[in-house]
Amino acid sequence: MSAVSRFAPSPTGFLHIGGARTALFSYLVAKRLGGKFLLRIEDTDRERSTQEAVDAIFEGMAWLGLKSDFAPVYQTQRFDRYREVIAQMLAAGTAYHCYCTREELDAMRAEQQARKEKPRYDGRWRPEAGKTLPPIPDGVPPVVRFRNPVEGDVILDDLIKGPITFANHELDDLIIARADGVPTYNFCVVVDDWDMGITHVIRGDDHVNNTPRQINILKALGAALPQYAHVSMILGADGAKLSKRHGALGVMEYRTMGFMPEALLNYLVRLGWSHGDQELFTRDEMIALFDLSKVSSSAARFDMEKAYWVNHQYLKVTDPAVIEPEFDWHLRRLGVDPANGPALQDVILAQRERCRTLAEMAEKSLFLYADLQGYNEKDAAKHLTDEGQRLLAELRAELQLVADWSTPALHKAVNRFAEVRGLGLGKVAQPIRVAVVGMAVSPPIDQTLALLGRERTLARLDAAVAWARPRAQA
RNA sequence: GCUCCUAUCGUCUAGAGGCCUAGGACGGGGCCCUCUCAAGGCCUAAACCCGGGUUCGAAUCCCGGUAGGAGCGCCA
Repeated sequence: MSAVSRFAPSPTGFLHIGGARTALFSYLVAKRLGGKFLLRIEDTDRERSTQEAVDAIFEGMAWLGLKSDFAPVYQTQRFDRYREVIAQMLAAGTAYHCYCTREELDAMRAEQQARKEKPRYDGRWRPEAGKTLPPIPDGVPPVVRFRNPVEGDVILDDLIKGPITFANHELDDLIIARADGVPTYNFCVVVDDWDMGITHVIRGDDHVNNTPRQINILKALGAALPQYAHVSMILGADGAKLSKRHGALGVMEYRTMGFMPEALLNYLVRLGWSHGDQELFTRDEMIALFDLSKVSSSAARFDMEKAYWVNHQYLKVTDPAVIEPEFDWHLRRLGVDPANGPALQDVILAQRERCRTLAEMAEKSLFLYADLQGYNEKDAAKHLTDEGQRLLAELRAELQLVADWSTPALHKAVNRFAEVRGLGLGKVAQPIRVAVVGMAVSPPIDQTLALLGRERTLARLDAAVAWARPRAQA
């Protein structure tokens, strides 16, 4: 039987970082085994599910490149199938009607909690040999409950956490269909996983306690059990649980911050999983090496600094052609036209060493695509001095003579200029930088000028001289 | 309260009883290189939650604490 894994989010919000990691792990497991990966939308909660959330999840998955091998499955489109299985279970006696009202159930829970017991259904409508059930009340639509075994244990042999034993007597008879006939989560999951031939259920470890019930339902149905792997959650940098209220960000926000999707994936895969001392993995390496048994079962914190580092490693070595579309996206986001300046790949090559994110790269490259918005005050005060201004004026005259506006030619010109005057390169490069970039930070000065182009460079030198001269005289 | 899970540098982790004087990476500190910012190179500080066992030997196995977390819905 070939491997099939799934990612099954409920569409109540964007795809967050924890979900992305779970999706990635599922994806890797399937691919590693040469199997299929699929996406299932768990939207049986009509109240909270939204189309916007569904779209946001698709968008996030697409950006990350986690492609589903089949069309996505929506649970709300499978109600007929769920009803069919429920009818079978009712007929087989593995499920039964319960006429308790919500009020009765609330009272039951309250009493149990008062007695410091674990709140659970007491089985008053559960049919037993020789037991007389209460009279069926009028006007109470029944729910359907699963008849959970009372004896024995359920052993969940978790691929990450190892064997976990649950006593059946700890489990109560959960509701599998509401009074209005809509099936509940724990039931839908089971039927779906069964129908879709899911061999690997990989999900957040908040589902561990649901698993024994799901296993019991699967057994009652005579279905084969999938293998389970429960992934621990991701905590915020402060060790607190991530929530919308507290630092939980959608995957697309990481795009805005300037992450490459592959880099985010690489950071995420190392959060909990390791392969010796290796930190960087291509997607193919992840697929070849990923192993659930090497995934840590304890929660991990999200460390932005390390994520940035990983991203930087990617920016430094990835083919500029691959980076280009993302870089383009960031430049446009800052309101500039990427056509109004040097070729993007050349800029990437010049900037990648000094930028941890694409957002940073775009910002630092703005001067190549748009007019300067004034000079950095401190840098101008330091470098656009009387002396600096004179230097710039002289240099401008010499640069005008440079016929071949290339990095090597400019390198020669600027170096000779400094040499002739007996100045260190820094004495010359810094004023130029401030003049053409607006501040004292940029790629090497020859590259910077080459990228900027002859016309813009000369114009900016003129502008800087004009800006500095009256101040020097004053 | 009950059930289940977890516990190595600040962070992510290596570690499957002797290879551990506990390794790597991020981040921190220092030095070198240098036209700026980076990048790079070298060096450095920094951890086995506590207590009992088992064993010739325990970060590793067992038990008990402690501390975190998850679940206990006609939510998913």
